[in-house]
Amino acid sequence: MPEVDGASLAARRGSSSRRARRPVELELRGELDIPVPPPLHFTGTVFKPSHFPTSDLAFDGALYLRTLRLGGRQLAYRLRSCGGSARPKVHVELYGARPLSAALVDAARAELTFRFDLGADLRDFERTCGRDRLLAPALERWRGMRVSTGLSLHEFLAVTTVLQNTTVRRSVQMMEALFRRFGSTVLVEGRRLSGFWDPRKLEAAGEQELRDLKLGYRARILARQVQQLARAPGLEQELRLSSTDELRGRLLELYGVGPASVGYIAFEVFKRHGALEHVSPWEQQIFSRLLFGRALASPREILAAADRRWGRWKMLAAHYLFEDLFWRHRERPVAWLAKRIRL
DNA sequence: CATCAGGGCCCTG
DNA sequence: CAGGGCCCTGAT
Repeated sequence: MPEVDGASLAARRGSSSRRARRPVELELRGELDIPVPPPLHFTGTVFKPSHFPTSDLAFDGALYLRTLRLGGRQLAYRLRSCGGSARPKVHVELYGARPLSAALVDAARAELTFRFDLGADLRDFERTCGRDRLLAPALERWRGMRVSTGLSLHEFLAVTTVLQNTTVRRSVQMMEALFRRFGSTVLVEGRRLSGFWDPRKLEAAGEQELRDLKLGYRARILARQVQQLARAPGLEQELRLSSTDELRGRLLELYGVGPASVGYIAFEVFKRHGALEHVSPWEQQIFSRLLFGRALASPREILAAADRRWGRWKMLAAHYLFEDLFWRHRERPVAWLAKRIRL
């Protein structure tokens, strides 16, 4: 079987793509262990079936491999679970084209610890929510699951932007078009993965070039966001230390970020475990089924119920329900869900 | 073939 | 604070 994928096709066509791209081979350059307060559910933490699939990540149950842009370098990493249930650890293998400085390895450790919420102590969550009848089965199956994203704020904003007002299928197309045009391709352990772009490249391109990728009105959003972020270096680090109110306010200042995106970003990027203030229509349908067993409850009802049941952990609790549902769906399709999330 | 809604947000009135 | 418009695509 001849291998046909985006990158090799582009390379073969040569002149028809803007830049023939040969994948850069990355090699193992460093390893580290991150201790995690127990419990840890490794698979539930690293892989989220509710997220749409993109080519910066490979996951097949045994292998978790993804790219990482850090310190101006294009890296990749593989995660494994180790250390047993009493003293869980995440083992990280770091890949790069060239050797890594000790400082870069330290930076990677700090980033991965934060991005996968590996410092979180979940005992209070279990105390608060463990008795909830609705949540208990999901909590039992996924005990130790954390909220996570492998993406930086900047990268995650691209995702929330391509998610807007469209179907998941098209979101995937837009994301891959961005990778092809602005990203890089790396080869790690025989796998071909996309790397995120240098924001300056996107900034230099401007709105029209983004429109050519069929991003529609989202082209303006990405173009303006990248400018705003360029003017605020260090914003992501700063916001990690901000109050959630401050965080919300600052995120809303970004062009194209509204209440729905703020919710996803506050929870997934900044690990605010209680960040559930907004229920979008597709989530409303799912919550209605899960919480009330009927087709449609009002967002107010849903938010009130979540607050009453789960308090300051309400978004993490909702996350357990959603991921549990999507995992079950992945294994054996759930008919009513399939109708709502079809590609 | 035409029409329309899809995992929002901005802007106007 | 409600609602029209926005880009594009696949489903109908």
